[in-house]
Amino acid sequence: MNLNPQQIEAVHAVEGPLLVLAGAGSGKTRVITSRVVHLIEEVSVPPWQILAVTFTNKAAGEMKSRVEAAVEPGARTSSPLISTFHSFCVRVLRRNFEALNEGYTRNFTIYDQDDQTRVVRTIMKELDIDDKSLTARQALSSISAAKNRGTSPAALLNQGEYVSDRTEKVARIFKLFEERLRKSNAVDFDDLLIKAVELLRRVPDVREYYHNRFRHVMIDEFQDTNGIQYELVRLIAVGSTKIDASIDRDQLWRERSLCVVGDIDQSIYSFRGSDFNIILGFQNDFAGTRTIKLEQNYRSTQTILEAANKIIENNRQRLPKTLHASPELGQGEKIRYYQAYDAESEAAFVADHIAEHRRYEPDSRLVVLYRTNAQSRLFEESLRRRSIAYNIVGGFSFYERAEVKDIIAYLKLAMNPRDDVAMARVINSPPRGIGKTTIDALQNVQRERGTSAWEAIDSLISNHSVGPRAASSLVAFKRIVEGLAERVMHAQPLSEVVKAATLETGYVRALEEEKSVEAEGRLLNIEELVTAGVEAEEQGETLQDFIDHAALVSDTDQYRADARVTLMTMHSAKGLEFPSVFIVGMEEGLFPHSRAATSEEDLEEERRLCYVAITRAQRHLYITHAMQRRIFGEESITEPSRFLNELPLELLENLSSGPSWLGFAERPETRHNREAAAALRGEERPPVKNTSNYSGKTYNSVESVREFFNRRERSHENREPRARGKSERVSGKRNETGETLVSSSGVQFRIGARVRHQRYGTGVVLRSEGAGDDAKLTVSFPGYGQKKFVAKFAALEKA
DNA sequence: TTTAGTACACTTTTT
DNA sequence: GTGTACTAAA
Repeated sequence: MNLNPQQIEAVHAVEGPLLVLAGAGSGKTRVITSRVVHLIEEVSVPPWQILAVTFTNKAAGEMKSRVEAAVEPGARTSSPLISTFHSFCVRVLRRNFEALNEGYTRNFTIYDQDDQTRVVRTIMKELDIDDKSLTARQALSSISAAKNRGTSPAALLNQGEYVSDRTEKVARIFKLFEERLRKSNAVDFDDLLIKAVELLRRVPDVREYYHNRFRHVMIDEFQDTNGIQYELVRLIAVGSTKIDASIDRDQLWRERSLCVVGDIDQSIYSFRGSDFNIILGFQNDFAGTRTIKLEQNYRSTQTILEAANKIIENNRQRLPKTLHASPELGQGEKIRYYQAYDAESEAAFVADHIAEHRRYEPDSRLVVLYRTNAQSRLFEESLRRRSIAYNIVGGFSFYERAEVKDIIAYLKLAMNPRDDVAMARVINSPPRGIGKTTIDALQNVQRERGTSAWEAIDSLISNHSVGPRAASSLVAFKRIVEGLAERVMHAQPLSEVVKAATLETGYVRALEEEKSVEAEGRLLNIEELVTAGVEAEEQGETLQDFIDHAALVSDTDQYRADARVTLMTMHSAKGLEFPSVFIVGMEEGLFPHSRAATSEEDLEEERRLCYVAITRAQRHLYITHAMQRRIFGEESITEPSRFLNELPLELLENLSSGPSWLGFAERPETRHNREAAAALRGEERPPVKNTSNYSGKTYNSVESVREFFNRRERSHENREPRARGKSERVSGKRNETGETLVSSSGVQFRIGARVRHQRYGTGVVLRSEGAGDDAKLTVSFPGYGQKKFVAKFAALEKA
């Protein structure tokens, strides 16, 4: 492992606070792992004193295996704790939750977003708040934001003199939400952090234990921390939330370190409460911080880095930083740009080029990056059509499947019968004759007595408030759960309990009786869950570990490093690198996303996301967009993303087969070209159905794409000097290629020419009407759409 | 009580 | 285009 001087400095700084500003591809993970190894082998720090925190299980897993591979077996007396913030907090709470005296026990359940939404939905129904004005998800995100700010429901109503109707509703829901969770002995993702911090803050014994144990703390992706996480870090590293003069710094930092690593330009989770001001303030918070910048990039070609640097320069909120390329990687190829007619042909283009790459480099890894998960479908289809295997990250994961969640819910109930969400989930699945009437009755009792649903069952039966059939069903249900709980009590192996949850509940039997294809699939998933249980048992996990794992796995954990072709969102791609990257859907409204384009801050976050996406690429980068795509099943015309305007033209190679935002590609007329050009001019589009690109040898079958390439290569060579000379001596109405020429303020433009406007930036001339003084120009500007100008008066310049 | 069919609302990104 | 929520019928 060869490290550069800055990296070595970061590895060797083993006392005191250390801030590493690590640009994309600067060997950040290598520095952290080397640091851990260095601490253990050179400084003789016992591994158990080391804590490394990441944001994703994926990153934690990667770091674990790298450290394991690097540490000499002799030095491995114990293991460093390498964990995500969330699983670290679960660990803390499972040990000490009772010490907080809030009525929670260490058998608490973790509610994922789906569970939380269910709770909020039932609350809203009870409060008679309709979900038109305020959806459950919206309410939930407001609640989450309030929680992370440390705002209570009451405080929410006391902010200033004016409280909006919406806030008032949220506060009411929030209050009940907290009560419900506590009653259910359940915490959500936010609570995991909040409760852990409270525990450390309020219980000195617990705080001291962690402070004394972890003498060397490292935090990865520090730009993504939120206030609560930062507080947790300080409680562990400093043993206090306040860092003031009363602390003897020399004493504190003796044989102790806190190393945070991050990159403001890669902060893409502020929507979730992360705040890059924390990393900006770190040096102030910790006097004597040593700061190291890693700006040497080892990943990408010059071209790719230039593009990334140019994009991110448009952000105001950042620390100036420029990534330097490694000379040995060279200038590299240009970024390939393609404007597709519609989303289907975009997907076809991507799949064709993936096939092309694989022909020459069968083992090379490729990735398709999109802004929203909904975009994945078309790429899946186009790849499947070409029999190209792919791995998809995101969408619903294994643990989100209904049948898997059902079985887990039984297990959760066995551990924590107060878990109302789990109860509601499985009380009648498989169907056992407990219907709406019974459940309503149950909820009434619950509300009257303020108990959990589990306790309400007993009173319901003794009250004879339900019919005999329902009563016996309820008793049977209770037996099942108690049976599972007993197995846990008698320390039966984890795999046995999981098996019992699939069989004794009647779940498997019900599916088998169904005899449908769908049920078959579900049975397979359940089988897989049982297998997962057996594997977990072999790893020495407890049932609780197994359930926690199911709650804390994320979509990104589906990423398989050995997959040749991967589809995922740009967010999931953070921290990864690929020889070839396709960034797709570069359209206004999609990327930047319409819901993120409201404020300058949001827009800058989108730009950082763009930066993250570009910097994933090692050698080949493709950027595509479509002129029209279906949104909500509705066909709509799109505009090129404003980010395209921020890419230097000389870094791009245009592969588009018609007039594009980049200008005309020199290509013989084809049906597809004509249609594309017509669509771009705003003429009535041809019936979309008939543009089927998939049958026979059409323009985008693999063969003709290669043909297309060959032709392009040839025409490319002798084009550029001629084209330049041509536009210089524009005079007639038409030039040789048949493009119309129009003039504006004495300057002349051809259709497809790039022009600059003071207000709208760079755009492309789409069409012209009239002649002489009355001539009008229509220009498409990324980010603003089509604008019409009277040519004579328009302040347009050649771009 | 269950199920099948239809209307509908919905899409950012995630631990 | 897709998954979910509500209504009507068995």
